[in-house]
Amino acid sequence: MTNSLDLPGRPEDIRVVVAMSGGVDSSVVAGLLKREGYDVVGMTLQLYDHGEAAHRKGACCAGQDIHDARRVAEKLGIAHYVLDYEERFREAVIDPFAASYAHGETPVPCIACNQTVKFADLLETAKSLGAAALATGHYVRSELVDARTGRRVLYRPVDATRDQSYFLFATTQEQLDFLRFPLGGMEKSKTRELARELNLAVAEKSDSQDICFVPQGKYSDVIANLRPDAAEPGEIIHIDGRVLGHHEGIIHYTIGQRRGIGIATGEPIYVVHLDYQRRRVIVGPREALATRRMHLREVNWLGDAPLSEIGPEGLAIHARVRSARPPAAATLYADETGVYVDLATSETGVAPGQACVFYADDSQQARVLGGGFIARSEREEGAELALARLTQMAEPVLSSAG
RNA sequence: UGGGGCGUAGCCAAGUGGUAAGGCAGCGGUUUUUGGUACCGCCAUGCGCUGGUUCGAAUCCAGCCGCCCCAG
Repeated sequence: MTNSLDLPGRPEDIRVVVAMSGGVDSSVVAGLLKREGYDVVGMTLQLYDHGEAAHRKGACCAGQDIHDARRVAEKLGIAHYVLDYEERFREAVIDPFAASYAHGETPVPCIACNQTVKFADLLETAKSLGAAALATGHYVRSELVDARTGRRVLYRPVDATRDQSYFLFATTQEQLDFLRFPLGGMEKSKTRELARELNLAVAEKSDSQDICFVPQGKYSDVIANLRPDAAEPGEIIHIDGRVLGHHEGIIHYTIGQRRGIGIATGEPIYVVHLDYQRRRVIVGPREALATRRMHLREVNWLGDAPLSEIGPEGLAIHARVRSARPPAAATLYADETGVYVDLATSETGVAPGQACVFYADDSQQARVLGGGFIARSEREEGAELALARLTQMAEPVLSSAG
């Protein structure tokens, strides 16, 4: 006999930890599981200081949100703990975030947070409390495929508009087997409805967005404090070699960015590359951004057969290089040179540090096959050659290079 | 101080008598549980300056100022 969490036994005898951020989603998860009779323990992580960021709408894991989580737990009559993970969060998420930008990459802190603080540290804490599972409010779905081993498979959620699978690609098989995502089969509107039904004070609370630990979306301030070296000025160079101007630090730029460059050439120009060693921002036309092949690192594979069994012809998949876009046709290769993905149609704004997530097909509830972090994005031949020339030469040409 | 050309927003630029296009940049917003993109909106009561002609002038005329080119 199994229950809604695919666990043997009666809910009353099963302890489950719910990661409560103080938002609607995780609050409803706690409420639902409690209603089903589980021995629910709510846990809220305090991840950063109680300063400005804590009071703004859309934040989580600090100040008001912790207070909200506590009130929900009280309302539901469940045990609730607030864990001080500030130091761990800084070391595992914020510092690497700054380091990544300092190296000209564009990190996804939400993925790092899930990978480390939530699905490693919090998960261990849950286990040590005797929990049989850790439930979260993520919109992603997992299904038990082998009752004997407890092996689960990851899918996109029912509500495609809330799909968070992009941020969860790095979840290991072991973590996946212990995790539960009760909202994966639910529309967001249903979640809010349930929140009202459960009389939760957070029912109408706005969704979180932007980077939680960055106040006002000014992430460059945060990085500049941690990595002053990354806030040093440098040159803005056109991919054809011309020096067009100067910038106040590469941390203000990401590949594919158009606004904020401040240079009028008559045509729109985009950031096409960041040369952190020379502190150069290389810009060019939109065409120079077109990317077909991405070389990946730290690949997490969630498929059935091992990655190494993919033949030289590659594996047909669908891939995502950003969270809010439908997965696009692609081919996955894994050989002695590493793991790389070829997109059927080129994408722009593909930055190192971002994630490339694999899906089995393009259906709304496709299986998630894992993914990897983008180490390098290959451009069309002309742009590749121009970039190679620029990043190899000692000094840029001062006037027009044609 | 011979000849020619040009001066319109931060940049480029259309407009040669009828009441200031467009692009880029900038600003604001929408979208978005990463960054970015995309999309929408705003952005010259004024056309180097001063007069004049005209019902009406960025457009025509005069003078002045400033830049560029050619020639000396």
